[in-house]
Amino acid sequence: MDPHLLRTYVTVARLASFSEAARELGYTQSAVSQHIAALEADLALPLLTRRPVAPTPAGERLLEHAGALLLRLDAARADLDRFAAAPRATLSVAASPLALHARTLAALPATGVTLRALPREAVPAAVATGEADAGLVDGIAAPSDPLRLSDVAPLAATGVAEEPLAVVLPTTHPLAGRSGLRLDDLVDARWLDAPAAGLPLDRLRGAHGGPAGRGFRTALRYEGTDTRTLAALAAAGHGLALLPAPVAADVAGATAVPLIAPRLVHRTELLLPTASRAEPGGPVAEFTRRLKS
Amino acid sequence: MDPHLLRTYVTVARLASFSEAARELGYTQSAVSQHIAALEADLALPLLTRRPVAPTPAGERLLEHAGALLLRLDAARADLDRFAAAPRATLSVAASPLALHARTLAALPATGVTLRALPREAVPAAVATGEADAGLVDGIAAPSDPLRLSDVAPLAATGVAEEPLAVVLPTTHPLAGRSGLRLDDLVDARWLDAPAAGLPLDRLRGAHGGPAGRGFRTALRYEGTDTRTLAALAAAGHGLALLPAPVAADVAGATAVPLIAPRLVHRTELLLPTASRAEPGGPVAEFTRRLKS
DNA sequence: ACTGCCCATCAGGAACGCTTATACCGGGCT
DNA sequence: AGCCCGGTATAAGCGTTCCTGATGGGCAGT
Repeated sequence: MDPHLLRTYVTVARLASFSEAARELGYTQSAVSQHIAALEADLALPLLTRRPVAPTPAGERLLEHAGALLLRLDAARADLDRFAAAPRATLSVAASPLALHARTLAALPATGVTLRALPREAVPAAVATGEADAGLVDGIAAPSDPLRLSDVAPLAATGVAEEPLAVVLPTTHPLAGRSGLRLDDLVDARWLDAPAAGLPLDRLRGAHGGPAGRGFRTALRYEGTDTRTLAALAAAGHGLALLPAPVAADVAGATAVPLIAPRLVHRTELLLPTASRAEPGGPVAEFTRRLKS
Repeated sequence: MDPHLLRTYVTVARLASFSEAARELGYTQSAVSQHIAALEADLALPLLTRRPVAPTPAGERLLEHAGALLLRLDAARADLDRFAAAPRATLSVAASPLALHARTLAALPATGVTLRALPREAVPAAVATGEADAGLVDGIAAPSDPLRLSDVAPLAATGVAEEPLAVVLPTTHPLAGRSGLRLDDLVDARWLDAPAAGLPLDRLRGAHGGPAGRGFRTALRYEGTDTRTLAALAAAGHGLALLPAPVAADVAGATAVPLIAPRLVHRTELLLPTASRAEPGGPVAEFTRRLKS
């Protein structure tokens, strides 16, 4: 299970073609064919069907492993490279959309910043692989509890902000007049499923009083990243949305009601590679200092 | 960063000797020397000091990465091997000591079981690498919240038991008469630090009302795995111990007082490799069924 | 049936990686 | 000081691996 073989395997699986993968990787088609054959021989399992080229069940599993493995390999290399790297004057920050709010934006240096918005789960990977110097992730957690982040590599996470959560309801909704909502009040509600723009609902699962396995019924799935659109959808009655209270309060044509039970908050964390012995006075150290003060 | 190179690197670092590592790996000393040289050239960093052989700071970091990487590689191979493997009649279970209680022990099949007690953090690795067919881990969590496990590989975790927590105090302790204790009552107390026999205290950190960074003051560190000894130490006044209530209640010469705030429980989870399409009627499926019923 | 596309296979040459042999370096002994 | 000894680095040689280029075979569309 040579990483090179894994790399060609994931490329072939992604492109669904040996020849395409060969072009992308700078190999000949023959080499790619041999790579796959070597992997299949090593594991004594068929990994891909040919014509059409698609992963077998075993191949699907290998894809998961290979992805994580290659990511971790990149992370290791990036981490070690930082040891030798010269101090940089610019700062590159990867952030999930809702991690960008007044508190974190105010801490960004005035110049030399590259800000990249990424889906929530891609932020740790970006920091680990060195694509970003620092990361900002948000999520739902119990008060003063750390977020559950996928540990692609050893990253240092520190909390930088916590805000209440609020449910966005159409003003005409029967519960819109409440001063606070319990999740139990909403077990029958339809939710908006917007992993990129909103908050991941599944974190709530099992945390409320009901049976742990109980999922959330979703009315509409929104795959964009725009919170304004999400709020508009909620206002239009396409489903309920869960947002940080400050964000939810700004929504026109809808009412934001704080979530009071279970006791959960919207939390933002700063992610740094543990190897970043952020040189004093450098942009990373400065950013960190301003976030913590 | 070939895994072979990483493997020899960690071996050299562990044995603090090129020659010893060569013997253990079945290479010549020359090959080992070349492996290390290749790694150092690739990363353009010195990884080891010679005479004595010890990792440099960069080398220390590489050790962390390499360990995780090799573990994940083993996990991947084991996972894929399970696809082709023939159904087995025996069941091998890896468990952390406190995960073994009436509820879980009752679910074990009558025959053909190998039970291996491991430190808490080694259980996921054992299941992932196929050393065990299933794992039982325990830990502290909020009620009906999953445990925070290191994700060496995709494992399926399901809760199988939750019990209250109790603090073990000497009968003469001023707080021994209480019917329940809050963690805040105990901020000044001395604790027993027994990661193998007891529960990891650091999970409590930040969860109680006080400042999040605040640690626990420990009086004595016990590195054994025997709960009875831990309890005896607590009874003898060497420090407080935190244990699952049913276990704590059995301690002679000491008093167990339930922990009522923060609301945390002792939770036990079953760990299965996601690839185990546990064939119906097989020992793994049987064990799972009896645990869930 | 023919043709185009794509994957598998084969043979040859370059590159890699291991071993054997030897040089080098530092510490301890006489 | 000189010598030996344990241990690492370097050099040369050789077997294996791995990639390329060429060729064969299967499937689909024309």
